Amino acid sequence: MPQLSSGGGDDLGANDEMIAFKDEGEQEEKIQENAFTERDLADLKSSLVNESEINQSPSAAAIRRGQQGEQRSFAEKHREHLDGVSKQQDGGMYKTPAYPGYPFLMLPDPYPSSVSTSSNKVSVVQQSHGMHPLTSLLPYGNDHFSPSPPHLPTDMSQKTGVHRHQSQDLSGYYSLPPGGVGQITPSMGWFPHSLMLGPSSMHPTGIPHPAIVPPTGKQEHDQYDRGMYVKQQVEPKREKEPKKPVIKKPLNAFMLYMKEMRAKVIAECTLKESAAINQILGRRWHALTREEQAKYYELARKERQLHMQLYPTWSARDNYEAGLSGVAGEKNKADWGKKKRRKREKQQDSNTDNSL
DNA sequence: TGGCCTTTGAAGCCT
DNA sequence: AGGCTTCAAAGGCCA
Repeated sequence: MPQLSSGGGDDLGANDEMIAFKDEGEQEEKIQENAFTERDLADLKSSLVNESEINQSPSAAAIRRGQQGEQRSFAEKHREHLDGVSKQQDGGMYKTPAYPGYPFLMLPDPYPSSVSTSSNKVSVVQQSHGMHPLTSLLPYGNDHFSPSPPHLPTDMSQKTGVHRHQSQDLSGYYSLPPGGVGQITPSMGWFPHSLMLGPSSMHPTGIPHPAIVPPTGKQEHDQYDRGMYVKQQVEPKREKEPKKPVIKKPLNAFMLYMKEMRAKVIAECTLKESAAINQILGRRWHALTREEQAKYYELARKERQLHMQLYPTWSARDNYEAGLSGVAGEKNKADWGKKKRRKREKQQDSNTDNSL
């Protein structure tokens, strides 16, 4: 989001991303669907089935792209709208937070089933995930969830190199004031183990953070449990070059939402394929109210801020050209080149499909 | 075994 | 500046 990275506007821009869904006729049907119904799931399932059938035709990809195009244009509208509204809302939300005490107070809230589902299935799945994704931010002190932490200027993150330092405030971020932890209700089955882990789970900075990823290529389910952001690269085969830990990108609002809701969707529809799940989650994301989405935008903003404080020198670029999880090296660069080429080719193919 | 799929959003790259 | 590309998570599927 431009406003997120354009000096000073960031944080506020995040919540400004909320959509006036009612402007979108398509969205109307979704508005009241906070509790995603089985009907929707069935619908999605059938649509997925249809899609798979369609996929057998050459135009399948084009159709899918068309659907994506719809969503893209919606997102763009969304952004446009928000650009217009942002100045209005700028700060307004924080001055009068829609969810005071958030995220702690929001926890019991919109997705109770995601937290305390009685279904065995759900609990198993959630255990596999380890914890509630939003817990990644739990290490924040409560004040850090206040709309505009007095000690943490919201524009701080925007001025890289100016304010991006590990200040003493960080201790405030990660220390666990008894009161703060105490406010976390026992109902939080996803309570972060990282908060209870010893230093072994700490990031080299001594600060646990959820964006640190484990060594395996695919992220382990309990990565957030470990409170680790850094991929440690301990593959035995490749011990020639001591790889520096890979710092993953902070999760955006939608990713945070996905992490939270995935288990619920899986439990509801018994689908397991992430591609299908993500389609559902994409729809549900659009069906969320502004307030609900705002939570995740705010969380994402906090994530980014925290990430920047933890890794002042990190850039998304680190994981960009390296291609393979940020591991630098000629081979990986070559792989990245191939990958890039493949994608371009694929897109060209799709373009030709469309033109036919 | 590793890439693909699929989603949205953030950020970097490129023109 | 604006458009395009990559990456972030996830796990089944397929070559």
